[in-house]
Amino acid sequence: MSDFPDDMPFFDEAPSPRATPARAPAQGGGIAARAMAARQGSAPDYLKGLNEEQRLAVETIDGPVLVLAGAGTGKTRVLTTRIAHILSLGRAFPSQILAVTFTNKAAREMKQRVGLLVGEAVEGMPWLGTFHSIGVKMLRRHAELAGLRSDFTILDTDDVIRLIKQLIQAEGLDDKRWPARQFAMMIDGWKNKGLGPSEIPEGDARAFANGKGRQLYQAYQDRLKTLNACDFGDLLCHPIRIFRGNPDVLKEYHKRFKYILVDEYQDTNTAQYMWLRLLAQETGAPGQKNVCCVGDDDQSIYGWRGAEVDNILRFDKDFPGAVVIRLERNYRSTAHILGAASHLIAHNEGRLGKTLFTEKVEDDDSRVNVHAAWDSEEEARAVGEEIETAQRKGHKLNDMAILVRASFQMREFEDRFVTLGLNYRVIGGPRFYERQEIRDAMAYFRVVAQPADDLAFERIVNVPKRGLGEAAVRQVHDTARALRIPMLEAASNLAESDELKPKPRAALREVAANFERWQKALDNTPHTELAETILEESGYTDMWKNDRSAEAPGRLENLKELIRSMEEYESLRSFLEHVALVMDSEKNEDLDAVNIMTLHSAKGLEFETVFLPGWEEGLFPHQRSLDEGGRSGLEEERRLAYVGVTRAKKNLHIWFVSNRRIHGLWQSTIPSRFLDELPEAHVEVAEAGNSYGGYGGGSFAGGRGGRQNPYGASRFDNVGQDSGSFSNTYATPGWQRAQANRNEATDRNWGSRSGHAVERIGYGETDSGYGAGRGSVKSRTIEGELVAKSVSDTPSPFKVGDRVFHQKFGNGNVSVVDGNKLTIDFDKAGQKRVLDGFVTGI
DNA sequence: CATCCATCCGGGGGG
DNA sequence: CGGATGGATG
Repeated sequence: MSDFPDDMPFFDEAPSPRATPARAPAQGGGIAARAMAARQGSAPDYLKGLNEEQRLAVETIDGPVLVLAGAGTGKTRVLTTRIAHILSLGRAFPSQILAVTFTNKAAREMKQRVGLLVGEAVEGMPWLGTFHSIGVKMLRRHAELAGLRSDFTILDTDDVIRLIKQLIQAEGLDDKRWPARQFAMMIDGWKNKGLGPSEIPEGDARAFANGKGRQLYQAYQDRLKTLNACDFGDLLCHPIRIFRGNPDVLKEYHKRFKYILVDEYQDTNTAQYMWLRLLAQETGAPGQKNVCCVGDDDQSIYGWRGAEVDNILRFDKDFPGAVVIRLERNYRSTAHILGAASHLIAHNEGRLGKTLFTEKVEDDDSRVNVHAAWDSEEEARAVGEEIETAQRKGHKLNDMAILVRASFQMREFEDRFVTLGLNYRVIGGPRFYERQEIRDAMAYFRVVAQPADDLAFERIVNVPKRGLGEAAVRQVHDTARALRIPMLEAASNLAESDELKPKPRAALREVAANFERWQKALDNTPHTELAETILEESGYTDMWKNDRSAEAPGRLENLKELIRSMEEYESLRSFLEHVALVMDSEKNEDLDAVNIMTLHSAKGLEFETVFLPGWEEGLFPHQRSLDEGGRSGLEEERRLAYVGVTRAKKNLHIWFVSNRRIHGLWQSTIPSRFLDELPEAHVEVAEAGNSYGGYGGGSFAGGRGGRQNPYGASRFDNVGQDSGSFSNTYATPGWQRAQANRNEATDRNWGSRSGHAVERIGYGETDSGYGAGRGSVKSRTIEGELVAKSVSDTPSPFKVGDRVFHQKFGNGNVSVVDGNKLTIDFDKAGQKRVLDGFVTGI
């Protein structure tokens, strides 16, 4: 493995400026010309326009460097310019730079931007890609060292679950009691930590399948090997093991990569970290560690996926002598937005510490708007109105985004926008290649390209229906296992034997004959044509044509799209390779539409105007983050809030509602603690407008109950009483109504699962990192507040037939009592289910 | 093999 | 409450 076939020198000869014929320097066409300009003292133009810190980050190319790049500080620009700089100095060939990202999108963008800086030569950067695409590339080279052949297939999560299910059944275990999905997640978790079957903690091993966890994991790995397949985790774990067991192989890579760059370093998991450390031990020459990691600890939001913020926090210990460069000059947002973001994130403890600033301070910039709404419906209505108003003022819908914490929040906005006739797009829905029809089609192609791909075979052997029931498929399966041959071959054998009934036998014979024919056609038919033939002849397209469900036309359209996208690839095989790792649906930029997405998928994006709805305790921060993650869970939620706030360039609107329907029940909610953590100076509390008052503000204007907020003192508690210390915007009637409602909401929101009381943890303690004396959030104490009272063992004070009043729905009669859940026939609103705490007897 | 019903569960989702 | 899933049923 001493030579790398793709080692295509980017330059014709040695990478010295002299080697390339001189071009007109002013045109900025050639790298050589730029390099020459650099030598002559005047900075090459790609460095122009960088600020001091950015330039330092670009030019410090030797030795370990950590670039802490705050939101909107030009991170991608630094990365791409740094690559251009290395190339233009002639310090490395493009093929000697390892540049890793997390997503295909980021990789694509980086390729494109390097291309713009450097010329057409992006193809010369074979090692710019995602962790996984680079992992596959390495693994294909050394597959035999992992017990695989280099044409191994990559299984997606769906395949993995089906495979595990088979193994669980083969083990004689109850697959209901031990769900394959859950075990797949466990394996994923282990692989994120780089742990093989023999390395997993004893406790983990015992936790699943009556202590058979380890054995099952081992069986899974063995099965993958016989299938000549691997899962996503293996794409990194195998290379790690290969590097460790074969120092000569690792050495090849040490010699090869002169520079290593990593994007979004705060999102790396342990396996990625190990992989990186192995490679970064040496770059090019002994003792050289030219590794540059770029990231932002304040934007680490993937802990639940195995990311270790600790990796970035520890960088200078992993690489002694590392240069740490902070990018804090923000080019995206107004001073108000940055002020809000910085103040918010300062409440986190575990961070390296950065403060964003901007130089442009415009007088007419608006402050961050906080809005209260009665319920999520009104929230959607009001946001819709604001969007329409902005649109009338000439703003593009494309420049607006609604960023939600949980995807269920989207529906209400979609409904509203449909009624308004307002265009919207949802970003990050189900991914293209995860759709059923795409996976089915892919399974056909996989079997043709890789006859041993049993999982693919099993998936489509009876799709469309061919009368091959469970029994027939099992027989094929068993024969294949017994003879140690692929299922396709077994099917072909069985079709010739008389072990099956005539009907399945004929069906199998046809399937086997079809695949044989397609395989023969593989090398002498254009692959798109072959793909179409396969889908036609197999009856797959007909299946959807005959399906008169609403989705069928869309599915056919998707299949066409699949074939279209194949055209860009050389062969069926190269297409399959890419589709396993790449393939995402692209948004239609032509349409002017509001963007709706989760906060997670908003990372890296920016919009003129941003709406952040649902800032309520329990939803944001999400209760489960608090329950499972404690303090660090809360901090991750806060980082998520920070990500949301920093997406906005000019206008930011944060919303919270007083009532939200969770799991079908109306629950009263209280404003998110994150609202309290925003600095008053940059926030304005907006009057909620006419719709809010509609519920008779007078009805509870008198401060019902006057209950003390159990979560401790809040800025919101004192509105109207202590006007001196607060901006008078907090004294608006709408705010006070929200306030009154906030005090109403206490112990009965956000039920725990299965009716058990859940202790709220990770809240309060001290208000670390936040300047004392700011008063508003200082005095919280931990109280072990019970979030949810048990649902059914508290008898309800109401009985069937009682006449009651509900703040949202008005008067009604109780028709069913189920613990503290009431079904009420409201005079106006119809039948609803609500918790008894929200109604009063009349 | 298709359809119906019971049951479970509710968070973020790349490669 | 609503959807996704899986077993039972005609």
